[in-house]
Amino acid sequence: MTTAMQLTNVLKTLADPTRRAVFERIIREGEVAATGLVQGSKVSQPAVSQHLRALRDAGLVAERREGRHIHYRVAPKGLSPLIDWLGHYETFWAERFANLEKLLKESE
Amino acid sequence: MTTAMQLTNVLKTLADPTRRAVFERIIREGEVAATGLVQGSKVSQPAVSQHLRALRDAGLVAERREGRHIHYRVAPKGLSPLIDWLGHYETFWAERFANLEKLLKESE
DNA sequence: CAGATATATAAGCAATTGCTTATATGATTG
DNA sequence: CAATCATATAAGCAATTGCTTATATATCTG
Repeated sequence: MTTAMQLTNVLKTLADPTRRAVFERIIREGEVAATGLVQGSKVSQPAVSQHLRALRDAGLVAERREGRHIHYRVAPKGLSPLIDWLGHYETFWAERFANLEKLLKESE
Repeated sequence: MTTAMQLTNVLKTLADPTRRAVFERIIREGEVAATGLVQGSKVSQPAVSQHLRALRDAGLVAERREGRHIHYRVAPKGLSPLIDWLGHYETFWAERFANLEKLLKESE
C-alpha cells in the first residue's frame, strides 16, 4: 500500500526537470556512477548529489557502493505510488472517456 | 506529442496534496461547481480558485459556465503527458524488472 | 602516511509556492 | 438599479526549493 505522502514525494521529485533528467539517464544507462551523471549535466556536482539524494529518499533509485564510486540504478518499485494512484482512478476514468491502456497505446 | 514542459506542469500541479485532493474530488464527483469544492475544503475560497486555475492551466480540468456557477470536470487528455512519459520508458523498465501492466495488477 | 579522487554536507541566497485577507468582477434576483 | 451570490484577482508573507561556493568525509594509490 502506498500513502498519499509517498505519492506526493514521488511527484515532487519527478516534477523538477533537472532531477527528472538525472532519473531518465539512470533509466537509460542502467547503472551509472554519480561521476558519470555529473559529466554532461548542466549543474554542479553538489547539485547532482542533492538530486540523487532526493531520488533515493523518494525510493526512485537504489545505490551500490563500489570502492569510491557509488553506482545508481532505478529502484523497481519506486514508481509504484504513481502507478497505484493512476490505477486507483482508472475505473473512474474508464467510465468517462477511455482506459489507461488505451491512452497508453494512443500515445506519441 | 507532449513536451517536457507539459509533463513538468502536470507533475508540479499534482504534487501539491491540497490541489491533488481538489482534482480527486472532481474525478469522483464527475462535475462540480467551485462552490462545492470550497465546501469541505480545508482552505479558503481564493485558495481553491487558485488551485482550479493551476489545474486548468495544466490541462487537467475543463470548465463549463452555467449562470454564476462554473462547473469543473476532468479533462480527458490532461493526464496524457504523464501516461506518455510512463509509456515511453515502459520498454526500459520491462527489460529490467517488470512491465507497467504487471505493476498495475500488483498494486494495492 | 600524503595526495588524489568520488561523493556528501553546510551555508547562503534568489526564486517559487501556497496560503491568507481584502477587494474586484460577473451574473442573478427582487 | 441595489443587493446578493459565485468566482477571480491583488498584495503580502512565511516556507520551500534548487542552485551556488566552500568544505568535509571516505576510499584508493603510491
